[in-house]
Amino acid sequence: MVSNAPDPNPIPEIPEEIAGLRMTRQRQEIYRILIEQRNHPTANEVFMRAKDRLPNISLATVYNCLEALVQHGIIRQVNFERESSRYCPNLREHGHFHDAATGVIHDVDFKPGVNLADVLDLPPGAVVEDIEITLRGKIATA
Amino acid sequence: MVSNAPDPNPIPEIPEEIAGLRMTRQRQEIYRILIEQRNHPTANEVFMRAKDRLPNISLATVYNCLEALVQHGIIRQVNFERESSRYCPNLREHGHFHDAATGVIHDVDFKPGVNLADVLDLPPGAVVEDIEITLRGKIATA
DNA sequence: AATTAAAATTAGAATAATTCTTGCTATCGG
DNA sequence: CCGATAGCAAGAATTATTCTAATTTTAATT
Repeated sequence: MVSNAPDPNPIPEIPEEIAGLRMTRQRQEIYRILIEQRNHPTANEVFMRAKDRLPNISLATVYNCLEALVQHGIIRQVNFERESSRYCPNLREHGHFHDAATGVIHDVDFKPGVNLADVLDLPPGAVVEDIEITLRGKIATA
Repeated sequence: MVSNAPDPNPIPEIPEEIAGLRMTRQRQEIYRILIEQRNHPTANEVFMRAKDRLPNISLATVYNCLEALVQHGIIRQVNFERESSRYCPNLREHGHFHDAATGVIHDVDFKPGVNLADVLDLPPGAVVEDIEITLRGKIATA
């Protein structure tokens, strides 16, 4: 049975241009792949999915597109240790919890009202431009 | 003029064994290098410094030793984006602030009494085993 | 002190993610 | 339409790291 409830994760129309970046066919598809399935894929995983719709796309192009999207603040690049980079269309400021047992990566929001400077003993004068918070652990199955 | 104040960062004697890890000559030197100059060197930087005292040491050994020290909880491995790993003998739970202008990496402590769960909206049941907090920015020169 | 087994080290080859280079193609402004 | 620019594809190159195989060191034991 198919629900007719609205899709909780609707995929918006992707405009011709985002944040000054020309959205070519390849960039559109790659962006679409990221918002369609938000499981933090690697470049290679994106490449494999992209080939369904763009059989001639090259891995270099996937890297180029991902980089362009990152540079324009349209997606974020996420790193765990020295593993392959992963990509995330969630632009809220957030961290990542990596479940070591399943490999699943969960987005982790900040609790409302939390301010970094309240929590961290930053060096005097520090102006933070970017934060990366990554947690590793497991999910206790009650 | 040479100060005769006590060294603010004295280098302790390095025992034969730490945390069950046999401290071979190479491991000792590598550990000493890290505590002597706490500027978060890469494996290759450690390698270059190590050659002063151990001219025959190989880069593979540096990697092996660093890994052994990390595995035994004697030092920590720190990653920024996809740059080379860096190594840090500070075992307090802390983050890192990377000054983009100078390249200097500052250790960043948590303010006392801060609890992760108060700050982050962790997935239910999450048991955090490891945290990595890295900040990038600059230091405002008043 | 010799003997043996295990662990550590070395040098260099191998790997893997990413970036670079080059030539081609598409797009945009005039 | 035309030239300029940006983007793309394919594969080579790069680089940090890991692996392999051979040798050396260490520790334990005789």
